[in-house]
Amino acid sequence: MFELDLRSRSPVYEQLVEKIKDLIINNVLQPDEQLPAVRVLAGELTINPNTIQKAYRELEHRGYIYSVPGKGSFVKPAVAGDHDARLRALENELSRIISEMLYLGAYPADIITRIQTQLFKDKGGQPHD
Amino acid sequence: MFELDLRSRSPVYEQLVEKIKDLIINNVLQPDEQLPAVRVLAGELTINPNTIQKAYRELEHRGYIYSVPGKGSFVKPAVAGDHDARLRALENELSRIISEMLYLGAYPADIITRIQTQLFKDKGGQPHD
Amino acid sequence: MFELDLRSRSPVYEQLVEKIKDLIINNVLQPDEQLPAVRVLAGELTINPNTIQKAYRELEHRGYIYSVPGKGSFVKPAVAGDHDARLRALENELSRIISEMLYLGAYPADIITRIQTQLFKDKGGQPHD
Amino acid sequence: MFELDLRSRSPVYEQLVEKIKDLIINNVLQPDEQLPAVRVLAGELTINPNTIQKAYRELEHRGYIYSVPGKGSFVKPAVAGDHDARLRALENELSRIISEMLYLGAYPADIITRIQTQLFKDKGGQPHD
DNA sequence: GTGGTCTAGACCACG
DNA sequence: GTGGTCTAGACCACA
Repeated sequence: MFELDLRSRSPVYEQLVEKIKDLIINNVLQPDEQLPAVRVLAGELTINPNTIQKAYRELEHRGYIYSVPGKGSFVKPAVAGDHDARLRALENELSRIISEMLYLGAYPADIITRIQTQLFKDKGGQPHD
Repeated sequence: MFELDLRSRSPVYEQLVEKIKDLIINNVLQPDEQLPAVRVLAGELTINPNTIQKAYRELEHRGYIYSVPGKGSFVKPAVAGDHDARLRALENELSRIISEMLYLGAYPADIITRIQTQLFKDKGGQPHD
Repeated sequence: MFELDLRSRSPVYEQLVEKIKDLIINNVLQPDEQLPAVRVLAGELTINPNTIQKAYRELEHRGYIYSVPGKGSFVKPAVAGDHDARLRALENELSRIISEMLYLGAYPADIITRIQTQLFKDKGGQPHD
Repeated sequence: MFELDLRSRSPVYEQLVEKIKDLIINNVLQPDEQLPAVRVLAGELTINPNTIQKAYRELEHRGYIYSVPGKGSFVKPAVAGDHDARLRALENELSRIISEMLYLGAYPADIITRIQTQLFKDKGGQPHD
């Protein structure tokens, strides 16, 4: 399911947060779908259950999942307007990245093309046959 | 010159790296321009010289500056093709961010507009020589 | 009758206790009125009867209802002086909440206004004896 | 400094969060004041450092403190408008509590008096001579 | 069986 | 010396 880099500078639980967030964002994990149980995922990744739980709790704090004790952890449906602060932060990141790409010699036309492609692809959704 | 947030959870040296990188990217620091001496900058920011050292070492490692022993540190001119790996990483980041913005409910048209504005602005931005 | 949030982290039985207590406090359920039978309520809410049982037991323990074996559960009429400990606890909670509201920047005048409005509204509400 | 109830239903770390929040709200802990080090507090309370850290992290998530790795944890100055959601939640709690106090026989006049007293007291601040 | 809490103890990065 | 991460392992409440 994942590939973790145990030697990375970024903590394992943080990597987990990012990986799972990506799966949610890209609709691999659907709203209200159940995430793997803490112990199960810990077993598969051969890391400590506490580390998984820390990641899940962080995802919950950030509004991407919800956990119900005794039942499991689930993907939280995105609510428009609920992540305004996060959106503003992402806009800043976007600007920073584009500045750096330009500095490193990327062509504006290429950047635009690349982005438009992605916007259309994501627009259509993935009605996974 | 800078404003550091000593309250931030991100390490001071890391903040320094980002700030200086931004100055370079935005051409505030010109190619081959000399960076402030470690001790001078440490004095101005009232932080430990070792922290500055670490930031400079990191910037050198990332290819944004070069050091001449006994003379100082200088901005490394960007060479096309020299940063391909970095560019690919940035493209990935870009994709990730756009996916997340879409997931959080941002409108594709708004994203495109925002990016085009920046591309034009940065293009025409610094006709400084 | 109720709306339970099965996604909430607070246990279902705890939500039940709060909802029923609210109905009693706001006189939707009158003194000595019979509560729905455990199995009936379980059927309506499509949850386990044991969970209803636990909620009823908790409400009895807290002095809001009484159970007659073989007949059912009933709303216990509030007796002045019977809930002194509970009242003191509520006063403490009240103080704590107001302190926090002030700390977070709420205006004292607004707080007073809000409370007076509620006191008058509730005062006129249930002239039931 | 604190009194913890290890036998309480509410988790130790949650009790810690509440106690410390109270100290901050009541200005016993001043803005930017350093909190006891994780290990120190753990020693004093004879509980595990991880439990303290969990409480500190929770307080950070809730916006009451900030932690700087390598330096310590500090009280975060309250910023108006930063806690709007929290304020709304507190208003609801307030209403709920007053409803219950009325149900249990409290006199509206007493409630108002009690609250006004607190509002004036807190207004004056405590210029800890 | 689920998430959650807590402990004991090791190790790391930062300044 | 500080906060932070991670592990191993025990125990609990909920449904």
